[in-house]
Amino acid sequence: MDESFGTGCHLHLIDGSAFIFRAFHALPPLTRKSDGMPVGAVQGFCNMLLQYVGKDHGSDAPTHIAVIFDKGSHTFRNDMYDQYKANRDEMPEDLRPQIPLTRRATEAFNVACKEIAGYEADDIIATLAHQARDAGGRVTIVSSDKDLMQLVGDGVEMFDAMKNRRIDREAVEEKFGVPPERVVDVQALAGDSVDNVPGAPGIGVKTAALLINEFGTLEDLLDRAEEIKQPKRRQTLIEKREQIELSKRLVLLDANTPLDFTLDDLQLRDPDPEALLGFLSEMEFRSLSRRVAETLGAEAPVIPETAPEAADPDDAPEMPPFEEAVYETVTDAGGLKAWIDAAYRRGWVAVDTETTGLNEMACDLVGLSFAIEPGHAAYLPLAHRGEGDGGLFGDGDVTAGQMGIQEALDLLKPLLEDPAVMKIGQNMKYDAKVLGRYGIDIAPIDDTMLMSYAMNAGLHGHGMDTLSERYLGHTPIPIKEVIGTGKSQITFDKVPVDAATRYAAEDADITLRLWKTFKPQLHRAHVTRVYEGLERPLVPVLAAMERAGIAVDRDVLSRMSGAFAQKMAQLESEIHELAGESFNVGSPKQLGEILFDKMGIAGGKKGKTGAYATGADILEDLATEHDLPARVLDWRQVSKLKSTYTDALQEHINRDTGRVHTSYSIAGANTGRLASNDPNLQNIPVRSEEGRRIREAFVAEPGKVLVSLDYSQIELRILAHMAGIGELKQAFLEGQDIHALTASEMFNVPMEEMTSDVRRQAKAINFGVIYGISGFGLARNLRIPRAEAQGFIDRYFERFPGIKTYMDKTTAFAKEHKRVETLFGRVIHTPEIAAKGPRAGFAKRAAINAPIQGTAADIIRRAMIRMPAAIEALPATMLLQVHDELLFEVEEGAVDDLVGAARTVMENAADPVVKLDVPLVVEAGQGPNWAAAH
DNA sequence: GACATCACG
DNA sequence: GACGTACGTGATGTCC
Repeated sequence: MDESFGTGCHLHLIDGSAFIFRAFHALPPLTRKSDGMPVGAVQGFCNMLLQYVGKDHGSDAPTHIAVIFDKGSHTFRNDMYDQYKANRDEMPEDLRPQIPLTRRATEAFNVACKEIAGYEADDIIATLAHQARDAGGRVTIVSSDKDLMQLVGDGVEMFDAMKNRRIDREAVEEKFGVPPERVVDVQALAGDSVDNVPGAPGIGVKTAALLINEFGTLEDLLDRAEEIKQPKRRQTLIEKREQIELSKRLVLLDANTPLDFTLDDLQLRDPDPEALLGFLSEMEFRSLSRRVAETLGAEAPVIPETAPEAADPDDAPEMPPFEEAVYETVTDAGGLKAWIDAAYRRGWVAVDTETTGLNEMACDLVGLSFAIEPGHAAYLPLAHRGEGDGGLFGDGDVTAGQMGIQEALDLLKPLLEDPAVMKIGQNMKYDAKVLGRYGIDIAPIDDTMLMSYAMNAGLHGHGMDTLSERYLGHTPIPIKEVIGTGKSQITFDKVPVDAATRYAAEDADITLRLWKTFKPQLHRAHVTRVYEGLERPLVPVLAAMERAGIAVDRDVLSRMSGAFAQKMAQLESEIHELAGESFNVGSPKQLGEILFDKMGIAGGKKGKTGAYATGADILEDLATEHDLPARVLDWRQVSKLKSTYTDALQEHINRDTGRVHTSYSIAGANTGRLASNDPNLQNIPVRSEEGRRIREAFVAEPGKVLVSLDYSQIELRILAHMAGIGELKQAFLEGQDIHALTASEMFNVPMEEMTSDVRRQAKAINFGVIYGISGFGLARNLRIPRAEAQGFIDRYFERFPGIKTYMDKTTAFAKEHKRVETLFGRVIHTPEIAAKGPRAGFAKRAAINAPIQGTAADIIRRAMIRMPAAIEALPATMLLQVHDELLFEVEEGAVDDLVGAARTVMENAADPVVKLDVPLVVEAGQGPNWAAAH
């Protein structure tokens, strides 16, 4: 048995990562009964390994075996091509905890388990296969990955364990149309959208095989490309030579991976029955344990039956009433360790952080609460203080009976970062940011707020109080009752520990109960993909952006504030002079009375509250005849810029970082858009020259620049795709001016004779369509008679009948299902669609707009989620999102690399889930400040 | 706290 | 035939 590897030996190489990924998607989801831990893929993996235990494979019997895993995501291929595998979606959260379990399973079966940092499993497999073949042995690669097919031949075969099918030379030839030796040549030409290997555009596997068979090898083909008869193909191969050669280097496996073991280390060994059966019973695999016990001649372990799942899946999970809940206060390391151990055993824990304030960037951690079972939760106070007003005499001392904050966090960090334990929270971005400032990178996470958002957007809010009342029938203790309100409000660290425990532990308890309620509903609502692909993975990305913040030049803002104050005072005195009396220009009520009563200007219209309307559109109409409204418009603009921007932004500069940190609400906008608050950095002025100067105060650090990338016309492109408008799609494919084209089609004006005014009108119509156009709205926007506007709309629908069809289909769908969906499956509920009266009009237009706006929101979310991996190696940081724009701060020398990488991610963000008929185009700008970058 | 106004996509 | 109306947000100031 201890001879070294050679003739007569048979090595089985199992592609572990690929197997578990396929098993996860192919097998029905299975969870461990006792605690709900997902284990379906682990079971499939163990079933596969079982064949290697004590069985006689005859002449095919393996003598050596190893399971090969990927290690880390960055490999030498990323150094060659930064976009390699950049399109990969995040690993599903239910698969993540199964990866370490798979490694443990391999060890339990006493099978060698190998991985090498910087190399893919495929490279290790290639290296071992070559070594085994050269030593005269046989090799079976357990995988169906086409990237491994280049290794087949000369005693190397593949085996598709899911389909129970051998893959030999003939099977490879059948798939690729060339023998295994030439597979890389075909792959280099055809490219691969999954791994993001570019290949030659327009050439697929069929054409590639044809070319390789004609010319012999890829190198001969490229050298003799001039001989290709088809002109387009010839041109592609000549022009894209470098890209094709890069593709070949990407797909070619490295058979010289440095290994820290030899083939002899992979000899097949019998498992230790105790270790293997112990693992299987821990996983609660009953039939598998029986079969293994039988094979090994051991006693089958007894796995206790736990309570079966509720018979009716619609039944709410059983939970004890809140009145019977038990909330503990954890005061020492022993108590905390008990909770940590319980969390490990369970595989999940609900967590909530309590802090001194709502600003995650400028507050201190006061305590943490935990829940593992409904009705049983704990609060861990860490920084509660005694009396002391926090003012002149400073804060009181930290009171006795609390663990040291550092000691507690040191104990908690491994748990909060353990990939096998799910951390459950309500608005986890908050907790992640706070804990991040204390050096804890909490993962993996589930978020009940985001679960509700994925299922219930449009129906109600997603705050904890709303959800608790709605889904648990329980009103949580109001925070006001704990910290008070108004002037006498205290910070949470001044709250007595017993009151804090009741409040904080209840929050964790509620969060856990909500999770138990929502988790099984996600699947039934068909939003698991949305939740796992578009909501949850955004949490760490946004947390990082918010923590990064953006530098704002206080002096620039301060100078502008001063100038604005002067201008306001000047305008104010002019206005008072014109009015003949002094009044508050900022009061629409007083202004209306001056304009329409005192001065007797015609056109005063009172709104529903009985006050005159004095909005900008009305004042603009008056401004043609009168000076006063014109001055008021100027005053309002300056006043807005000063109070909302130049004054307020200075208040938001963080003391510690010197930067401004916004906070994004993920579940704020019903359509899937983000919203920015405290401060809102998504509405910094840009449309007026005067306002745009405020963007000059948003600056890059010395040595760096700001880079802005924004999607061009993304909503119109989505409309062209969704409504299937051939002319519009064609125009986008050809890169034409879409508003000019619309104008040309509608008004029969040739493109060469287009005037800016006609184009402007067409642009307004295009936007109107996205908003659920109405004659009234368009008339008001263009300031034309309503009949004329209606005429435009009629002509538009005549010219693009597909748009009308799309709008009718969307409203019909909304009426039938009380919801609409984006291309990525995001659900937006439209309960108002059934309303009568004016509200029906609102609901209808919202229903038309939501799939378009929402799809655009989904696309940029996907780009943001993929961005960190794509720019990992660059000295660049993603700072802000403004709906169709991403703003980065990057070292001067790396601008081109960043633009290239970020643009690729953004333009391909819909792939591979949605294949758009129109290209997504991203425009880039850069400069020392945001005004220059935009 | 409601309302009007106005900044953005 | 009348009703009312562009879609989605957040911050500020006034006024009750």
